[in-house]
Amino acid sequence: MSKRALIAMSGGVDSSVAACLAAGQGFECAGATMKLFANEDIGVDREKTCCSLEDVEDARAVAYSLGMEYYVFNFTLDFKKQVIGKFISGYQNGATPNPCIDCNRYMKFEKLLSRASELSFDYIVTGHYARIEYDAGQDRHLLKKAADENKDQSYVLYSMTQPQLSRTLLPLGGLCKTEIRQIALRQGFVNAKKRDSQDICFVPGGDYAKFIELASGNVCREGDFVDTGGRVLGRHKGLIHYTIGQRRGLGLAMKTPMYVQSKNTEDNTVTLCTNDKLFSKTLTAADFNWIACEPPGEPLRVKAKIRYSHPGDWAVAWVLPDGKVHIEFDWPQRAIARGQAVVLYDNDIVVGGGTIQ
RNA sequence: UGGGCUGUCGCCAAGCGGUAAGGCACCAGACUUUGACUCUGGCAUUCGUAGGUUCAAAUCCUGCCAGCCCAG
Repeated sequence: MSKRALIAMSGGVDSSVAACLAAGQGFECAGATMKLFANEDIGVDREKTCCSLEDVEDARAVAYSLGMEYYVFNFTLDFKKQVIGKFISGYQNGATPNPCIDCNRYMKFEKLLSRASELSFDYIVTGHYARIEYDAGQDRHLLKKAADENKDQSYVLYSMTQPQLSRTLLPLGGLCKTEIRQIALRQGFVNAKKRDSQDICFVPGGDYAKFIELASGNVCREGDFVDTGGRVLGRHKGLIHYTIGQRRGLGLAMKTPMYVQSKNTEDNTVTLCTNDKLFSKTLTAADFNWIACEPPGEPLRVKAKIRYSHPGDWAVAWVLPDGKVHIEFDWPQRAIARGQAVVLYDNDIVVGGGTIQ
């Protein structure tokens, strides 16, 4: 009897093709879309957002065209608590959270996976560009970069545990985007030409600060822009509007471009500096998840990525007594931001990752 | 009230008789399953104002207005 796989279908091309490929590999498949929020809750009616009604219809159409059963799971409460809530509190605490990482962690690989178990599926399938391989020598499942390094999404999956990895299939890991589009076209999927998603899914317009104000009910407090010497340069719109390294939107005409160096919750100021002052060689990561090995006893030579689009750079990582991980880069990195994830790589293997403090 | 200086895009600022540099800011695209960064493009028919000189003025001259500084 063939194994059963539940496909996480967003309504986009990637997960649709993942469904198609999983079916082609002989799994007994069903599709499922996680309903993560109601459009009314995020202040839009029929925008093109992940998990909107339109996306559900696309996902359903693809699932049916592949002869699959199709489910919609209502995860709105969990999403609100574990993704949106963390996102809001993160910003309010002066950090720069990455909600996509939390969504993968809590929604796809906890909530959805356990729901799949309840429905006696053996695996879940997602449309992520990354690969999972079993290393018999170590008896470990390894998370690896996608073959198409430009589309690689292993960064946002760093929180995955061995049990999760062992029950997850990523059919797109060996393919590139153009191949995905071709498959979708050949299959005649309704979403074959649909635009790639972008922005935070629950903030379709991109104005996340407005979203936070609306959702939290707190209007953010204005404050002073100051330079590194403490001199007041102007007024800011509220801490949540800014992030480390940000240039646009400051509204200050100085001799040279100015960037956000730090956000200070104690006195509600935002410190500005020139670009060259934004670089730093070290960081500490908490809530660290080791995938490729146990927490090492000695310094580890790795390449570390400090944000989704960071190419990664050489660094040494070592575990601190409290389990946190200290990372020292060979060269200073620009705008290391608290709340973002740092992910360690050994070539294309994800060694582990954590949250920058 | 005398004397001096200054008035060019939202901010800073070139220009000094030959038909408005640049930077910052801003706006629009591109890139991007986070926030950012980055990249490309746009952004003063007009130089406080009213006249005058000149083939030609932001650039010279005069009046006026505004701001700053010094003196009293």
